Amino acid sequence: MQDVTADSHSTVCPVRLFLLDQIGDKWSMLILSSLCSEPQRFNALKRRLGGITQKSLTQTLRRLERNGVIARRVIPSTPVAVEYSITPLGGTLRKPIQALWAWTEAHMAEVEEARRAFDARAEQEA
Amino acid sequence: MQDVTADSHSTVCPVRLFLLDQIGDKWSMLILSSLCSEPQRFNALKRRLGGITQKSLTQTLRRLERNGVIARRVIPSTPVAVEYSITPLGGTLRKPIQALWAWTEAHMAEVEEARRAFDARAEQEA
DNA sequence: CCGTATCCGATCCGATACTG
DNA sequence: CAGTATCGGATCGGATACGG
Repeated sequence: MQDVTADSHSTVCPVRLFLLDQIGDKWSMLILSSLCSEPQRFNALKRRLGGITQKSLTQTLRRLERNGVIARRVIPSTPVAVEYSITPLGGTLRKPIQALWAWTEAHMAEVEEARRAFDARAEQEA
Repeated sequence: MQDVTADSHSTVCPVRLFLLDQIGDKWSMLILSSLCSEPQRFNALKRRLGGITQKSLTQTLRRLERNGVIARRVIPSTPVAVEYSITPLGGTLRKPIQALWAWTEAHMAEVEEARRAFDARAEQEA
Protein backbone atom coordinates (compact mmCIF):
# COMPACT_ATOMS: atom_id res chain seq x y z
CA MET A 1 0.00 0.00 0.00
CA GLN A 2 1.20 3.54 -0.42
CA ASP A 3 2.27 5.31 2.68
CA VAL A 4 -0.62 7.36 3.91
CA THR A 5 0.88 8.54 7.14
CA ALA A 6 1.85 11.84 5.60
CA ASP A 7 -1.83 12.76 5.64
CA SER A 8 -2.32 11.70 9.19
CA HIS A 9 -0.14 14.33 10.76
CA SER A 10 -1.83 16.78 13.08
CA THR A 11 -5.31 16.28 11.65
CA VAL A 12 -6.66 12.82 12.30
CA CYS A 13 -6.56 10.94 9.02
CA PRO A 14 -10.12 11.16 7.68
CA VAL A 15 -9.77 8.20 5.34
CA ARG A 16 -9.27 5.90 8.26
CA LEU A 17 -12.39 7.19 9.95
CA PHE A 18 -14.56 6.64 6.90
CA LEU A 19 -13.06 3.25 6.27
CA LEU A 20 -13.43 1.95 9.80
CA ASP A 21 -16.99 3.20 9.86
CA GLN A 22 -17.82 0.65 7.16
CA ILE A 23 -15.79 -2.33 8.28
CA GLY A 24 -14.11 -1.64 11.62
CA ASP A 25 -16.68 -3.13 13.92
CA LYS A 26 -17.83 -6.60 14.78
CA TRP A 27 -20.76 -7.08 12.41
CA SER A 28 -20.54 -4.67 9.47
CA MET A 29 -18.65 -6.91 7.11
CA LEU A 30 -20.85 -9.90 7.75
CA ILE A 31 -23.96 -7.81 7.17
CA LEU A 32 -22.63 -6.34 3.95
CA SER A 33 -21.58 -9.78 2.84
CA SER A 34 -24.98 -11.25 3.51
CA LEU A 35 -26.88 -8.42 1.85
CA CYS A 36 -24.62 -8.67 -1.19
CA SER A 37 -25.96 -12.12 -1.89
CA GLU A 38 -29.59 -11.03 -1.57
CA PRO A 39 -31.85 -8.42 0.03
CA GLN A 40 -33.17 -9.58 3.35
CA ARG A 41 -35.62 -8.66 6.03
CA PHE A 42 -34.61 -7.77 9.56
CA ASN A 43 -35.23 -11.07 11.26
CA ALA A 44 -34.01 -13.15 8.35
CA LEU A 45 -30.75 -11.28 8.57
CA LYS A 46 -30.68 -11.72 12.31
CA ARG A 47 -31.11 -15.48 12.05
CA ARG A 48 -28.51 -15.69 9.33
CA LEU A 49 -25.86 -13.79 11.26
CA GLY A 50 -26.33 -15.99 14.26
CA GLY A 51 -25.45 -14.41 17.59
CA ILE A 52 -26.13 -10.77 16.95
CA THR A 53 -28.60 -9.01 19.21
CA GLN A 54 -31.49 -6.90 17.95
CA LYS A 55 -29.82 -3.83 19.32
CA SER A 56 -26.50 -4.39 17.59
CA LEU A 57 -28.21 -5.29 14.33
CA THR A 58 -30.36 -2.17 14.38
CA GLN A 59 -27.42 0.05 15.25
CA THR A 60 -25.19 -1.38 12.56
CA LEU A 61 -27.91 -1.27 9.90
CA ARG A 62 -28.64 2.37 10.75
CA ARG A 63 -25.04 3.38 10.47
CA LEU A 64 -24.54 1.58 7.17
CA GLU A 65 -27.77 3.07 5.87
CA ARG A 66 -26.65 6.53 6.89
CA ASN A 67 -23.38 5.95 5.05
CA GLY A 68 -25.34 5.09 1.93
CA VAL A 69 -24.02 1.56 1.49
CA ILE A 70 -27.28 -0.20 2.31
CA ALA A 71 -30.92 0.75 1.75
CA ARG A 72 -33.94 0.30 3.99
CA ARG A 73 -37.37 -0.24 2.44
CA VAL A 74 -40.55 -0.43 4.52
CA ILE A 75 -43.24 -2.65 3.04
CA PRO A 76 -46.58 -1.53 4.48
CA SER A 77 -48.19 -4.87 5.23
CA THR A 78 -49.52 -6.18 8.51
CA PRO A 79 -47.39 -6.62 10.37
CA VAL A 80 -44.79 -4.36 8.83
CA ALA A 81 -42.00 -5.84 6.78
CA VAL A 82 -38.68 -4.09 6.31
CA GLU A 83 -36.25 -5.12 3.65
CA TYR A 84 -32.58 -4.24 3.62
CA SER A 85 -30.50 -4.32 0.48
CA ILE A 86 -27.12 -3.28 -0.81
CA THR A 87 -26.94 0.01 -2.72
CA PRO A 88 -24.86 0.65 -5.85
CA LEU A 89 -22.36 2.45 -3.63
CA GLY A 90 -22.30 -0.48 -1.24
CA GLY A 91 -21.77 -2.84 -4.13
CA THR A 92 -18.46 -1.18 -4.92
CA LEU A 93 -17.23 -2.34 -1.52
CA ARG A 94 -17.70 -5.95 -2.49
CA LYS A 95 -14.44 -6.58 -4.27
CA PRO A 96 -12.10 -4.85 -1.81
CA ILE A 97 -13.70 -6.60 1.14
CA GLN A 98 -13.64 -9.92 -0.63
CA ALA A 99 -9.90 -9.44 -1.23
CA LEU A 100 -9.29 -8.92 2.46
CA TRP A 101 -11.47 -11.85 3.33
CA ALA A 102 -9.56 -14.05 0.93
CA TRP A 103 -6.28 -12.90 2.47
CA THR A 104 -7.51 -13.94 5.88
CA GLU A 105 -8.65 -17.36 4.76
CA ALA A 106 -5.36 -17.89 2.97
CA HIS A 107 -3.11 -16.79 5.81
CA MET A 108 -5.07 -17.56 8.97
CA ALA A 109 -3.00 -20.66 9.62
CA GLU A 110 0.24 -18.67 9.34
CA VAL A 111 -1.06 -16.10 11.79
CA GLU A 112 -1.99 -18.83 14.22
CA GLU A 113 1.46 -20.35 13.92
CA ALA A 114 3.08 -16.95 14.45
CA ARG A 115 1.04 -16.50 17.60
CA ARG A 116 2.09 -19.87 18.95
CA ALA A 117 5.73 -19.08 18.26
CA PHE A 118 5.42 -15.65 19.90
CA ASP A 119 3.68 -17.03 22.96
CA ALA A 120 6.24 -19.80 23.27
CA ARG A 121 9.07 -17.26 23.24
CA ALA A 122 7.29 -15.11 25.82
CA GLU A 123 6.77 -18.19 27.98
CA GLN A 124 10.45 -19.05 27.84
CA GLU A 125 11.56 -15.62 28.96
CA ALA A 126 9.24 -15.75 31.93
CA MET B 1 -17.99 -10.71 -1.93
CA GLN B 2 -19.19 -14.21 -1.45
CA ASP B 3 -21.66 -14.74 1.30
CA VAL B 4 -19.78 -15.90 4.34
CA THR B 5 -22.63 -15.87 6.79
CA ALA B 6 -23.16 -19.57 6.36
CA ASP B 7 -19.96 -20.12 8.33
CA SER B 8 -20.92 -17.71 11.03
CA HIS B 9 -23.81 -19.71 12.39
CA SER B 10 -23.49 -20.89 15.96
CA THR B 11 -19.71 -20.69 16.08
CA VAL B 12 -18.43 -17.14 15.86
CA CYS B 13 -16.94 -16.69 12.41
CA PRO B 14 -13.19 -17.07 12.93
CA VAL B 15 -12.23 -15.29 9.73
CA ARG B 16 -13.74 -12.09 11.01
CA LEU B 17 -11.76 -12.33 14.23
CA PHE B 18 -8.44 -12.80 12.47
CA LEU B 19 -9.21 -10.07 10.00
CA LEU B 20 -10.27 -7.48 12.54
CA ASP B 21 -7.21 -8.27 14.60
CA GLN B 22 -5.07 -6.91 11.77
CA ILE B 23 -7.09 -3.92 10.65
CA GLY B 24 -10.10 -3.40 12.90
CA ASP B 25 -8.65 -0.90 15.34
CA LYS B 26 -7.67 2.71 15.22
CA TRP B 27 -3.97 2.50 14.34
CA SER B 28 -3.14 -0.87 12.76
CA MET B 29 -3.64 0.10 9.15
CA LEU B 30 -1.65 3.31 9.47
CA ILE B 31 1.19 1.44 11.14
CA LEU B 32 1.25 -1.28 8.49
CA SER B 33 1.09 1.36 5.81
CA SER B 34 3.99 3.29 7.25
CA LEU B 35 6.16 0.22 7.79
CA CYS B 36 5.47 -0.93 4.25
CA SER B 37 7.28 2.09 2.92
CA GLU B 38 10.30 1.54 5.16
CA PRO B 39 11.40 -0.02 8.45
CA GLN B 40 11.28 2.45 11.28
CA ARG B 41 12.28 2.87 14.87
CA PHE B 42 9.79 3.32 17.65
CA ASN B 43 9.90 7.06 18.05
CA ALA B 44 10.23 7.76 14.35
CA LEU B 45 7.02 5.80 13.86
CA LYS B 46 5.40 7.64 16.71
CA ARG B 47 6.23 11.04 15.25
CA ARG B 48 5.08 9.94 11.83
CA LEU B 49 1.70 8.69 12.99
CA GLY B 50 1.03 11.89 14.84
CA GLY B 51 -1.32 11.67 17.77
CA ILE B 52 -0.78 8.12 18.94
CA THR B 53 0.32 7.60 22.53
CA GLN B 54 3.26 5.44 23.53
CA LYS B 55 0.93 3.00 25.12
CA SER B 56 -1.27 2.53 22.07
CA LEU B 57 1.71 2.28 19.78
CA THR B 58 3.36 -0.37 21.94
CA GLN B 59 0.16 -2.35 22.26
CA THR B 60 -0.58 -2.28 18.56
CA LEU B 61 2.99 -3.15 17.59
CA ARG B 62 2.97 -6.09 19.99
CA ARG B 63 -0.26 -7.46 18.60
CA LEU B 64 0.89 -7.13 15.03
CA GLU B 65 4.22 -8.69 15.92
CA ARG B 66 2.45 -11.58 17.61
CA ASN B 67 0.37 -12.07 14.48
CA GLY B 68 3.54 -12.31 12.44
CA VAL B 69 2.85 -9.35 10.15
CA ILE B 70 5.59 -7.12 11.53
CA ALA B 71 9.02 -7.88 13.03
CA ARG B 72 10.81 -6.30 15.96
CA ARG B 73 14.58 -6.10 15.99
CA VAL B 74 16.55 -4.83 18.96
CA ILE B 75 19.81 -3.11 18.08
CA PRO B 76 22.08 -3.26 21.14
CA SER B 77 23.49 0.24 21.18
CA THR B 78 23.38 2.82 23.95
CA PRO B 79 20.72 3.75 24.35
CA VAL B 80 18.85 0.84 22.84
CA ALA B 81 17.40 1.16 19.37
CA VAL B 82 14.44 -0.94 18.21
CA GLU B 83 13.52 -1.24 14.58
CA TYR B 84 10.17 -2.43 13.32
CA SER B 85 9.66 -3.75 9.83
CA ILE B 86 7.06 -5.51 7.75
CA THR B 87 7.42 -9.29 7.37
CA PRO B 88 6.85 -11.28 4.18
CA LEU B 89 3.48 -12.29 5.63
CA GLY B 90 2.67 -8.68 6.39
CA GLY B 91 3.65 -7.69 2.90
CA THR B 92 0.86 -9.84 1.48
CA LEU B 93 -1.58 -7.56 3.28
CA ARG B 94 -0.41 -4.59 1.31
CA LYS B 95 -2.51 -4.99 -1.80
CA PRO B 96 -5.85 -5.83 -0.13
CA ILE B 97 -5.51 -2.95 2.29
CA GLN B 98 -4.51 -0.58 -0.46
CA ALA B 99 -7.65 -1.60 -2.36
CA LEU B 100 -9.85 -0.72 0.59
CA TRP B 101 -7.98 2.50 1.10
CA ALA B 102 -8.48 3.43 -2.52
CA TRP B 103 -12.18 2.66 -2.22
CA THR B 104 -12.46 5.07 0.67
CA GLU B 105 -10.64 7.87 -1.08
CA ALA B 106 -12.77 7.36 -4.16
CA HIS B 107 -16.11 7.24 -2.37
CA MET B 108 -15.63 9.34 0.73
CA ALA B 109 -17.50 12.25 -0.81
CA GLU B 110 -20.47 10.02 -1.66
CA VAL B 111 -20.59 8.73 1.89
CA GLU B 112 -20.54 12.28 3.23
CA GLU B 113 -23.37 13.23 0.91
CA ALA B 114 -25.37 10.17 1.95
CA ARG B 115 -24.94 11.16 5.58
CA ARG B 116 -26.14 14.67 4.93
CA ALA B 117 -29.20 13.36 3.11
CA PHE B 118 -29.92 10.87 5.89
CA ASP B 119 -29.56 13.47 8.61
CA ALA B 120 -31.75 15.90 6.70
CA ARG B 121 -34.50 13.29 6.43
CA ALA B 122 -34.20 12.49 10.11
CA GLU B 123 -34.38 16.18 10.92
CA GLN B 124 -37.56 16.58 8.89
CA GLU B 125 -39.36 13.75 10.64
CA ALA B 126 -38.51 15.23 14.02
C1' DC C 1 15.27 5.74 23.58
C1' DC C 2 11.97 2.39 24.48
C1' DG C 3 9.26 0.96 27.00
C1' DT C 4 5.77 -0.44 31.58
C1' DA C 5 2.11 0.69 35.08
C1' DT C 6 -1.94 2.96 36.48
C1' DC C 7 -5.98 5.60 36.25
C1' DC C 8 -10.05 6.97 33.87
C1' DG C 9 -13.50 8.40 30.58
C1' DA C 10 -15.69 6.78 26.29
C1' DT C 11 -17.43 3.40 23.54
C1' DC C 12 -18.75 -1.38 22.24
C1' DC C 13 -21.73 -4.92 22.66
C1' DG C 14 -24.70 -8.45 24.93
C1' DA C 15 -28.85 -9.31 27.94
C1' DT C 16 -33.25 -8.09 29.00
C1' DA C 17 -37.66 -5.88 28.97
C1' DC C 18 -41.16 -3.44 26.54
C1' DT C 19 -44.01 -1.38 22.23
C1' DG C 20 -46.89 -0.38 17.64
C1' DC D 1 -42.28 -8.30 12.84
C1' DA D 2 -39.28 -4.66 13.66
C1' DG D 3 -37.96 -2.04 16.42
C1' DT D 4 -36.78 1.25 21.25
C1' DA D 5 -34.99 1.79 26.08
C1' DT D 6 -32.06 0.71 29.74
C1' DC D 7 -28.45 -1.61 32.30
C1' DG D 8 -23.96 -3.40 32.96
C1' DG D 9 -19.60 -5.75 31.84
C1' DA D 10 -15.68 -5.57 28.84
C1' DT D 11 -12.63 -3.35 26.04
C1' DC D 12 -10.48 0.77 23.85
C1' DG D 13 -7.64 4.37 24.00
C1' DG D 14 -5.74 8.87 25.91
C1' DA D 15 -3.08 11.12 29.90
C1' DT D 16 0.30 10.76 33.08
C1' DA D 17 4.01 9.04 35.74
C1' DC D 18 7.91 6.13 36.27
C1' DG D 19 11.97 2.73 34.92
C1' DG D 20 16.00 0.24 32.31
